[in-house]
Amino acid sequence: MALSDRRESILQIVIQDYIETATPVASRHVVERYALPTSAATIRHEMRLLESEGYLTHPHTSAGRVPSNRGYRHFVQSLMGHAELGVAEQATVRHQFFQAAPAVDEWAELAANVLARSLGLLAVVAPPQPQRLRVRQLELISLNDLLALMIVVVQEARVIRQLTPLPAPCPPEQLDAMAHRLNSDVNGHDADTVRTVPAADADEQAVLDTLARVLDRDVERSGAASIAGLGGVVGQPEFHAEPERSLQLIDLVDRQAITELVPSAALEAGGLRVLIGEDNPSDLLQDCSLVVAPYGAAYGRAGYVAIIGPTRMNYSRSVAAARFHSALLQEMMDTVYGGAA
Amino acid sequence: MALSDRRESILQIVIQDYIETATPVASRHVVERYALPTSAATIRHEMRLLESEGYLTHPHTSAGRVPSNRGYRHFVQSLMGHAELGVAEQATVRHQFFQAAPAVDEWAELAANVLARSLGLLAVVAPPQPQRLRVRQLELISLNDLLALMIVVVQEARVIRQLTPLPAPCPPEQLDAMAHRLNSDVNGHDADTVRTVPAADADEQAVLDTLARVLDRDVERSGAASIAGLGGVVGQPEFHAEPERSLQLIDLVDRQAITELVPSAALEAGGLRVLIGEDNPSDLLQDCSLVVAPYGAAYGRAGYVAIIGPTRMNYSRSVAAARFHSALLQEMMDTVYGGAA
DNA sequence: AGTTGGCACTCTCAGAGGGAGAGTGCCAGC
DNA sequence: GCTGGCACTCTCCCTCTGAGAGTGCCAACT
Repeated sequence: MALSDRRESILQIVIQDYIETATPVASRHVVERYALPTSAATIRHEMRLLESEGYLTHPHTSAGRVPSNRGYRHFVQSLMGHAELGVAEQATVRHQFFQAAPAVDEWAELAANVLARSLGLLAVVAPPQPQRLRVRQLELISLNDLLALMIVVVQEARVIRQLTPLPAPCPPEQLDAMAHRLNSDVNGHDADTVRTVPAADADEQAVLDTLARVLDRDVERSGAASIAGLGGVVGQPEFHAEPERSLQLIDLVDRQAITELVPSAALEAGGLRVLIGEDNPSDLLQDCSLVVAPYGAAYGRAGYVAIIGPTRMNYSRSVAAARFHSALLQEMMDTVYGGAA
Repeated sequence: MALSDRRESILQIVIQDYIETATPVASRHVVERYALPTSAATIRHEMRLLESEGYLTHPHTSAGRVPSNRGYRHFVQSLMGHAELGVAEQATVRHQFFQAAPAVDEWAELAANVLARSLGLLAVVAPPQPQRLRVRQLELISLNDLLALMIVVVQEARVIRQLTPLPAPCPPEQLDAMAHRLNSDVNGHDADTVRTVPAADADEQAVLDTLARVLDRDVERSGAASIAGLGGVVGQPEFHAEPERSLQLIDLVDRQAITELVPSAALEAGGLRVLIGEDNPSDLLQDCSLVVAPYGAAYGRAGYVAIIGPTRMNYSRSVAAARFHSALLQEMMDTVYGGAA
């Protein structure tokens, strides 16, 4: 059912006002603040209709209107338009990334921090996960005759450190020689191929086993997603009223479990998605909204930029920011790894 | 002023009871629960004296007694005794570490998680910081002719990834050759010495510059401290009542700023320390307590295990757990790096 | 038709009042 | 020095009340 123009703009006003003030918006408030050429009674009438169509709700009889999830959805799809980050803000963010660019490990963290700060919401940034890891360089550091620290540099520009016990005593020089020997055998290979490399002795076998295991395990791990903005989001008024909700969210972040709440469905779709309230597969986010923007799908399982906040979040800004950051990260990866992965 | 035996044991009972129940403890409650051979009136009398000496306080006239910070201090110093973790718990923790041991990067995180879970408090675990980093292996990965990914393995068993722009175009084979050449020049050297290595061309100079800078910067960074248990600590009753306090703490954790609140003085002393309330140099922890146990001082600036919670924390368990974990981490580092650093 | 002012109605919110309950402080007696 | 008893104080919770905010609806107007 299509809404009349006036009704649409009233809906838009109510939603924007509510997003800003976090208090139910009254008919009189609307006419006065937005200088509408109609009377409060008319607005009331329209609001009533909007409510009967499910776009607005009523906390109680004598309160103003509050958008329903359906209302938010309509807002995001039809009313909000295509928001972009302001030019000045884009420049600031680009500058920050430009300065941090050399430190590859810090990209995701920086993005999460910048997003969290500028939106006052929870930001989760997960780098893309390579489907398989191929060895580029194997380094063995002798800790003692029976223990070595293995450092594996993989082609996917990641580094892994892992202890390896050595069944037979192996002095440092011998270990160096082994590393040198193995390097040519494992170079460019993934876990499966490493398993087929023949070992000269028990120590080599142990090293190869550990290497294969490590390559597998590291692909498994969902990788270090960065989370920021918990302080901002629990400071939002919706959490003030219900401390248990804050606690749930805090616990989720504390245990790093939110990363699992970003539905993989959203990533496979490929584009930016907004999940409002019940759209969210997880029970724990039933009255939150989630904005997800995937990136870097060319480099394995896609990474993403996610914004999590109350359903009353500023969708326009959140979507613009998520889109900008995902594009920026994509761009940085392309510059650095140049689609060569 | 020394306390009579009876008064001491009453103080001890009040503190332990309050730690457990988080409610002011009444005279009658004490006699009944602990089956004392005296009447409530006598206990009241003693409590009054304990209060006049500053060990207890009174939220209001008709409430039971609550320990003051001075009371807690006395408890920690004289009453608590030397607590150890239970044998079963020690075994469990050791087992967890045994399984995780090969993954060097995860030690601190594991310790923080285990501590947080078992105490229900905030745990911060920071690895020791080497005073200087010496190159062990330099790896250059060509991303394109003008950009390389530098991977530095340092003797202090750490790995750094960093982008390096190349002023003059440099194809992959040439870059490999350069890495090979430079390796013998920089091996075993720290930032200062790296700066004195002569460069063959502009690209080498750029690489050396970046290398030196990176060695310096990484020593600077306080290193990745692991934080866990935020959910548990803000769930404590003292935070329920005052949401602003929770927010402050959440923000501190969110911005990773708590790591700066562990006073370096506590680390230099060398042993385990307990800071109660005002003992804490930071304003933000005025009504929290902090248990710090340093470790790994042999490997640079000491790392530490810290427990943060309300002053009403279980000092006995916290101290035992912090002591055990710091000793365990020390032991693991010694096994692995064998005092060779 | 759509719009408007008016008015009754409903519900929240903040503050006041009051009774129950919990503990202490003190005193007189043992 | 210990104890029972009792008055006193303070919190907590419940209820009540009045003010205020908004709506819903109706009758009148354009």
